[in-house]
Amino acid sequence: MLMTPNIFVFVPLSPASAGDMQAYQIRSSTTTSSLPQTVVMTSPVSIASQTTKTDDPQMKREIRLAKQQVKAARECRRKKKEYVKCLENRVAVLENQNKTLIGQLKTLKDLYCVKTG
DNA sequence: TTTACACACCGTCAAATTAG
DNA sequence: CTAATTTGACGGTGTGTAAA
Repeated sequence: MLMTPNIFVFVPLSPASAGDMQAYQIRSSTTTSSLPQTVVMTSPVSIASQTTKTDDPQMKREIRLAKQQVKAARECRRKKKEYVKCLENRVAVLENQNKTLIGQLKTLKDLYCVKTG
């Protein structure tokens, strides 16, 4: 468990609020509106399997949970990728800022040397 | 062309966390 | 409390690439 805590929900803020990079606000995961998945694999292969699918509530539940799990894993990976991309962008921005600041420092140092030397 | 390797992506499981 | 959700870990698969 060396990754980020499980609380990140990236809420895109107004663009370019931190340089040219997309800023995100990290929030604790509030209720993600779970739209009910109405997709049911109705294969016309056999009536028997279809009736068991629709009639057995336990079966129904297991199928629903399995589908939700697959969907959740996909979403989790997508969020993680976005998070990593966000971090990489931030690294790039900070590296540029650092470069700029080092350049400014050098300029000021040179100016100081000219005046005093 | 074949082999070996790295990499990305996926589904699944299990544990932790959150919601009701 | 239970049910649902989130996420790390794992193993499997497909793809691109360099070396033999």
